[in-house]
Amino acid sequence: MTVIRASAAVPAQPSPARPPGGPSAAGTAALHREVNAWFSVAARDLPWRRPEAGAWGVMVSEFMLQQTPVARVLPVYAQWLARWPRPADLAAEPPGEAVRAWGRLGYPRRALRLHAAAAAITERHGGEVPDDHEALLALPGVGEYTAAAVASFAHGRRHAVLDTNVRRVFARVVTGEQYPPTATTAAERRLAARLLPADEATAATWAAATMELGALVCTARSPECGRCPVADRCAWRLAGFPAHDGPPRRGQSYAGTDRQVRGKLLAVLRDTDGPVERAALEAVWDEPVQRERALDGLVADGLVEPVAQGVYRLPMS
DNA sequence: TATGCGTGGCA
DNA sequence: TTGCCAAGCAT
Repeated sequence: MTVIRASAAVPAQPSPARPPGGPSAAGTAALHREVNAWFSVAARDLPWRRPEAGAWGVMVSEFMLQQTPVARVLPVYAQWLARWPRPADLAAEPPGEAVRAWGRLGYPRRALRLHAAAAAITERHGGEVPDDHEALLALPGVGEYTAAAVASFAHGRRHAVLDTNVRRVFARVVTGEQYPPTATTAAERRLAARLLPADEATAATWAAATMELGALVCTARSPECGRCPVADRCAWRLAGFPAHDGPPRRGQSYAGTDRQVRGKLLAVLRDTDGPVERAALEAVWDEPVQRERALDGLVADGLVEPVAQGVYRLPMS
């Protein structure tokens, strides 16, 4: 009896070989062309995309856009750049001023980190935002995504920019799933690297274009495939839009959490010019144990500075 | 790797 | 009304 080996039953590998599920080299090139062409006519005119924004403007926008919608960032961004047009301008002021100017964007530790990043840029890079991915990554508040985004958008460098929009677009168009995994996987990074155009300028446009496609068309809740430049090759659509089958995507609760208490406490500090008495802080939350824990957390994070017994302020140093 | 960290709009 | 979602980072 003859045993047919599996390898004998399959046709010769196409050249070059590729992982299963992804487009061919020709398909990838078409993908680049179609998405980038769409971007050239559909891209929003956002202030940080204009030439006058510069690398600092791009960096400020990236900090503000971490987990925060564009519409809420726009006014704060404009005020920020008008007040602090260069990193050294921000670094020259107390960190508390950054926290105050951050307003209600949320996650105010980002303001602190942006201030610290401005100081590091001023000290270590002569006041110029670095164009090198590694140097960017070493800055406070700059992770893998932000480093790649600044290098790509501000300096035209070739990097895979893998944010939540891009991950969703790739999950649908290439992998055929409604949503990407909860946390970024090695497989996603490999895919992003493989899809990255070889040419630097094309890669930079591709990074912005795939993000924009996810933000405007291939949205989380209601994708508009009729407006999608690659709908005809989308694996998820071709598979009949199979629903997400993994564990439910847990949204973070907010009401009653320490996070909410921290927000209320910091709002008092932000909206007060100068030091604040304990009594003013105690007024925003009745439960004393949680209130104290939240306040201690803010102090530990450097968002609040005790100045005397029972007196607090935004950080001066 | 899972969790904590703000805020507000929308379905 | 409640839950989901919005260009993540640090630990």
